[in-house]
Amino acid sequence: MPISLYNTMSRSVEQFKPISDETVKMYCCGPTVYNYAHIGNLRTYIFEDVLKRTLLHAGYKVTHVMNITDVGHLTGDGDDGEDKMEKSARESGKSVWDIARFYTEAFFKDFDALHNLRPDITCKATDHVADMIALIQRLEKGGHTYVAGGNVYFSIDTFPDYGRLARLDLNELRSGARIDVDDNKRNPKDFVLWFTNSKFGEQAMMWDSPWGRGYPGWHIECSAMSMKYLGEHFDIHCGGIDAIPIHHTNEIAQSEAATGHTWVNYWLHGEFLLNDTGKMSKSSGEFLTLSVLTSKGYDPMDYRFFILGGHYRSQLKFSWQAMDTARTARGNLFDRIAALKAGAAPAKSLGEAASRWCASFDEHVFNDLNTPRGLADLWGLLKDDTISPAEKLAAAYRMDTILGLGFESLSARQAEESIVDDPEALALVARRVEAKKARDYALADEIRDKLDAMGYAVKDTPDGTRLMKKM
RNA sequence: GGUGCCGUACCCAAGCGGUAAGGGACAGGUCUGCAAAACCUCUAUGCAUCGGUUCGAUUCCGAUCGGCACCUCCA
Repeated sequence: MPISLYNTMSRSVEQFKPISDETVKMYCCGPTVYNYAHIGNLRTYIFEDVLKRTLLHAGYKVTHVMNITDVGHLTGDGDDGEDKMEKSARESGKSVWDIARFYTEAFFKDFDALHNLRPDITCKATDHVADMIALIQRLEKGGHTYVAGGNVYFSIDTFPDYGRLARLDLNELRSGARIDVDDNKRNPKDFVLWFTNSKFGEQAMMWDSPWGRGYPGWHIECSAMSMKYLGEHFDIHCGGIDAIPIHHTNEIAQSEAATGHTWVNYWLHGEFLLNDTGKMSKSSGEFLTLSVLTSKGYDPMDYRFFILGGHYRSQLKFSWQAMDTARTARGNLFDRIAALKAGAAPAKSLGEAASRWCASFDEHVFNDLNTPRGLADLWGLLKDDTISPAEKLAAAYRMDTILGLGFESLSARQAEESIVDDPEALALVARRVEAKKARDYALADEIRDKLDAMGYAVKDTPDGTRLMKKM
């Protein structure tokens, strides 16, 4: 079954055809590790993970590369802002290297908790400065650069196709450009490849280069590292939608100017997660991380389920109500799966009905990653009375290859419930059990009310009375 | 100013030319001493408004109204 993907370059859904029949080469823009990732950032990694899993499910091998930006991109407007890593280091009193290491670990903790498959290659910008320098030299040789004010710039006028991805109108840009503080630029859209002249003095991270001691520009690392690990022409490059007009536009310019040919075939971009006030941001507003969610009693899979419920190219509005909905639905789903696991082993092969649900699932997800529709197929499968538990389980596992909710490693819901160790509550439960045995239901109900007031819920199940803390 | 997106039931959210997926919530039911949980059933003659194209439009085109994002480190 063919996979169709929306390519930002053509602004249309295209049938995916890899360069090589076997291995799909995919590069994803990774985190800048100067702070925790917020759940909006994490949405994009889930989208990329679904993309990767879909390719794997379709039978491709995938080489997935992701960068870790541990050279601070700058904070301010234009090329003269303060280095983010520097700022973070200064504020916390740690070295920039410590900061980078700390947040890289924190990032992967969240990444793993969300069941994202690790990239095959994770590459740090600071390990590849030599590759960046080599690429800049190549551009220099091709006449695409100029030095001004101590910095090396990329001249977009040497690359006629500049701005195609973002559909920028260059004439428009030139006349309507904002006030540009950098007088060194020949064209306001030119960008820095190598800095030796920082407005903010000595940086902690500096390297020697043919142009003097300094540090790389913001975009060059992705070009240098992706080409190093995936070659000069590869299949997929993805990231957040905000990367289109500047970051990816500049990456394309410098990469294709260097090689003289097409760099990437498919450009995929994930939409933003919004909150009440608009987009989530590290620099303003509420800073929601995965650990904030888990501290409020949500499972990382609640968040993944929530994200899977919206299409990756649509803005999705975060709310606590939406998280509650996701938690309930995911809980119901896990209960069904757990019940199936308790009663049957997954079937070796699928019958017609189960196969039909799987085919429908594949069709929907292969069509530009329509996970909301895929989830509907999963529910349809689970509610289909004509299918045996063993087949349901096998089919659900198949779907989970893409959904990544972790059905195979899941245990029953009881295990997730917090264990009550309050002696007073436990004593009350014991008294209630006695009261029930004596058919004194008035007392039993009274005790239930009392426990309720204490924040506990009592459930009588076939296996006995259970007590749990209310959320 | 430029680029792009959205407005579908109480809420979230698919569908994008052939007569409205799914989840949550609500309600009813089965079960239960009662509850809870679970399971079953039900919930839009309708897809912002007004025109147009079409045998047929939620889906295409135009206008209007109302939201939003990106263009600045940002997923």
